[in-house]
This record gives sequence, structure tokens and C-alpha cells, in this order.
Amino acid sequence: MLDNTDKQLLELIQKDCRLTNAQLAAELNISASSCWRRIKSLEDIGLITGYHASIDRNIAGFAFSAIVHVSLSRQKADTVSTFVNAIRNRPEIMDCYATTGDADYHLRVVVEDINAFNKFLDEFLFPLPGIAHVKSNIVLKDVKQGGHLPFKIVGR
Amino acid sequence: MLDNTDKQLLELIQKDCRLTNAQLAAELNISASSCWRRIKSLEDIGLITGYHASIDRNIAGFAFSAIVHVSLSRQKADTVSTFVNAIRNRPEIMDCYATTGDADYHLRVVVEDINAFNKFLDEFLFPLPGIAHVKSNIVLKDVKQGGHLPFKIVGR
DNA sequence: ACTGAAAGTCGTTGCAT
DNA sequence: ATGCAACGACTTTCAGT
Repeated sequence: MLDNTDKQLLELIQKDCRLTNAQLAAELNISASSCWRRIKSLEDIGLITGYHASIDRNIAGFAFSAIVHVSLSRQKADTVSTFVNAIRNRPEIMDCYATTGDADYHLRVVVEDINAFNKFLDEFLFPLPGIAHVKSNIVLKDVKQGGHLPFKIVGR
Repeated sequence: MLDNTDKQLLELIQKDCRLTNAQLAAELNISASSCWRRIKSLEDIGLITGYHASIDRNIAGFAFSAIVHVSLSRQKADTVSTFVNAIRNRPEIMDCYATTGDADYHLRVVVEDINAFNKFLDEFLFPLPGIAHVKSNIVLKDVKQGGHLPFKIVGR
């Protein structure tokens, strides 16, 4: 399905998607049009989902971040979908994962300061239906972000 | 420091950094060269940290993901820096945050399958010096990823 | 600061292998 | 699935306001 050239291509554009098509083609020793078609194909099958600029949240004035563990009371059937939709529409929530373990969901929230976080909890999260338990861990430091998927180049 | 045009610009390129400079300029009602210099300036001050392609991990064959909570025994002074360097160099680790609370670090690990995860724990994480406690929560679903920083456009 | 135009580069398509 | 060639669109620079 993915050959080594695709994997190398994905490695490169994960790290820097502003490499020009010509630069990528040169790096991979293929023609520009072949490279371009590979990228289009990877987009078409949904493997590449988008291209995004990364921003330093501290320089941008978002100095407060927290990992929030949320558990739901699973009584009502649509509690989950209501929750998930609310999460997806709330801009302060950067990522959310449903997990096994003590909490049902792990959220990462980024805001300006502790007041904005308090407001987030009081006005958004706590009032959501079916919230059983919330535990917030304040982020002291972003140690690593945006690691790229480790494609294994076979052979060679 | 950031005016409304900068904020709108950042909103746009967070969502799609392959919008052309000409498209951005048209959207913001400024000239192409002005738009280009704004972007360069935001890169120069370190606010824009990079441009990355996002990849669907499941389609790419990375079907297993976990949130790993790690606590360190803080006896030795350089335990932390050894740990942090190891984390940054390990490709399976997508993100890592130092937090308050029960665990010192929250890691998100993405691998092919449960065997690769077991190998990650046995061969990489457990042998690291100063590891006091590890708790793994398997990711059942990526509910939301790559949310963008919610810049507030003032006025208007 | 911003704009407009010029020059060079790049993306994208069509055709052939 | 690949490479070559050509056109139009784009980025990037520079001079002018």
C-alpha cells in the first residue's frame, strides 16, 4: 500500500509541509509530477488530513494549559454524543482522547490564564449533561509536541 | 503586539497553511507583499514554529495509541534531563507534557499494535533511569485533534 | 508602515513511455 | 505508475509613496 518513497515523502512533509514539490522530488529522486501525483493520491485516500501552521502558545499569549480528565455517567444513551459534539465545538480544547482507565476522556485545554480556565470549567465543562467526575492537571511545561509518525523504511 | 489582521492570519494558516499568500491577502484585504511580510515577521519572532502535514494514524497503519502517565523519583539532579532527552528522541512519542497531579508527565504514544507498545515499554520506558511509576491508558478513540488557538478578534 | 509591478520559481496539466 | 514539457499562477524582491 505505501512504498518506501511514500513513507519518506510523509516523513518529510510531516516535518515541513512547505518544502516545495520540486524540493521533495529532488530529495526522493523522482520527477516533480510523479511526486505531485503521490501527494494528491495520499490526500485522496484520506491519509493526509490537512496542513497546519504550528504556533508557540506562550508567545501568542496562551500561557495556561491543563490536561483535564473527565468521566461521564453513562445512564443516557446520547450523553456521549452531546459531550463529544460540545468538545469538538469548543475552541480552547486542543485535543481529546477517549481512553481506558480511571477517566473516560483526556482533554488538553489551552487558554490565556487561570481565570480563563476557571471560566472554561464553570461555564462550559461543569454544566455539560452527564459529567460525573473532573480532574485537572496543570501543564507545567510542553516537553514535546507534534512528534511525527515513525514510518519504517524497509530494506535498504 | 498582534493586531487583528495578524490574528486572522494566524487563524487561517492554523487551519490550512497551504492557502496561498495571494488567497490570504485577498481574505484579509491587504496586498500580497504586505501579507507576505507579516508572515515572515511572525516566523522571525518565533510565533509560527513550523508547518506540518497531518496524517490519519489509522489509515497509516498506526492502530494503537496510549496515554502514559509517568512519575520520576527525583533523587538525582539530572534524572529529569536524561528523561526529557530520551522522550524527545523517541519517535513513537507524539507529545509529552509535564504536569501537576499524580503523574509528573503525560505522554501520548502511537505505534502499530499492542506488541509494538509492549516493546516500547519493556525496551525503552521501563529501563530509563529514575522511573518511579508508569500507568498506561489505552486510547479508544481520537475524539479531537489539532484544535487551533482561539485568537480573539477585538472590536468589529 | 504600505502598495504595485517585475522577475523568477513553482504547481499543475496533458501527452508519451 | 513514471518522466518531460509547457502554461498559468504563484512567491519574492525592489523601488516608489
